[in-house]
Amino acid sequence: MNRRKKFDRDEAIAILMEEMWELGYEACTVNSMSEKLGITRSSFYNAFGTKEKLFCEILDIYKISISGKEMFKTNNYRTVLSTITERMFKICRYQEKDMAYRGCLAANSIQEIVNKHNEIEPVLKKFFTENIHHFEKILGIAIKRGELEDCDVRIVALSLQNLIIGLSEMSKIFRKKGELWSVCQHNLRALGLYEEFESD
Amino acid sequence: MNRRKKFDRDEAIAILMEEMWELGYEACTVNSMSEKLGITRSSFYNAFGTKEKLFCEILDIYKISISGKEMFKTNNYRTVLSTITERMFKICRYQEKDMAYRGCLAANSIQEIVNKHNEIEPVLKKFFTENIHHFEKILGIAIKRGELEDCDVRIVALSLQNLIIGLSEMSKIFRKKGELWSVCQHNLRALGLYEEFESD
DNA sequence: CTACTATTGTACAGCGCTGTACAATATAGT
DNA sequence: ACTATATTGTACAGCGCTGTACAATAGTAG
Repeated sequence: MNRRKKFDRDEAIAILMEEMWELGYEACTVNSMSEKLGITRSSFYNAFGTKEKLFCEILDIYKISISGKEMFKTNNYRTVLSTITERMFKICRYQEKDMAYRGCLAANSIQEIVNKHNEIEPVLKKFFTENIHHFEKILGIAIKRGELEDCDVRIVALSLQNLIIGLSEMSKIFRKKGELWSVCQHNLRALGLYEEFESD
Repeated sequence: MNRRKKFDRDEAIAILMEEMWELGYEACTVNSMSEKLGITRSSFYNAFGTKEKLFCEILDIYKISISGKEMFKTNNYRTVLSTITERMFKICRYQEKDMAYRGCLAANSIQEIVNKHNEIEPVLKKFFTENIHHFEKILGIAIKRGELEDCDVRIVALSLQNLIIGLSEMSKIFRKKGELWSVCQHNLRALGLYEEFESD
């Protein structure tokens, strides 16, 4: 019945995620994003509603993508600790290779959104809360398996999140090759979470 | 000869530091800052030159103030580690008490300035670089004194900076009383930097 | 081929910000 | 009191962003 859309919505969101990742929430205006997609603002409003709604969608996609679904995914064929170590290694390698020095999309958003955009602040907080819960879960598994000695998983999970957020910011300032991973490795060892893994 | 200034420049900078700390670099417009001071924009331009120059001044003041001059200041009457621990405790306590959840001014600025404002990016980087050097220095002293076993001070210094930046962001999201310090304490212990201190 | 309908493009009024130019004002020294 | 000079206030033109309203367009079903 109706006219077909000129652009692929999913593809558009992927593009805007990159944009918001690199430029930040505020710098991404409805104007600039529409321009980036080659559509007009009215099409943008029509497709995404508001910038806030778009951000929520982007955060969902982000969760699933780069540091998302497979983040610290555990299975029975390998240890939890080697999974954590490998995943952290990949995060460091990714951030070092990223010539745009974008860090972590969610971490970047903290400064711009918390205490500034009340509508989406809860969404961002939920992102981190869920992350923490996931960390707590796999750390619990590690303890059960005897890989990790008994400890307050909440504190260790928060420490891991703290490490990730810190590294995200650090990657923008200290750009000496390999240093990010050295710091990460040192911290993982200190936290008792380090274990060699088979790199690809 | 000339007319006296209507406002105290130093006092004004202190006010604007608070403002930039709470609202962030971008959100602080020349308009809003002038209004905050009760002066006109022309007076602002006259007094501070540009927003960029002002930021540099603010960062200098910040360095000296809250987490500045006395940050990890060592002396011969107490151990380096207890100094570090106490200072970190104070940072955590300060951030938890801060109802505006502002975190660290310098850490906040990373996201807004790096890759976006080339004129002041070096100033911000210098801030952190100097911090790291200072950490390296006192860690070196700790090793010399036998408080800390021999290690790569650069990596430990970066870890400490990483911890501080992480805590700054975490304080905006996780607001359960005492949790920030628990995480900090756990990390200091893990890094071998924790030592009891006499709290006031 | 016509009519319907959703998408897309254009236009507008309003807002806040910037930087500059110039006039008004206040004060200190003579 | 006058003058010099720096500070302060006013005004302007320009820019980009927002959100909405409405017209143009394109594709599908009958």
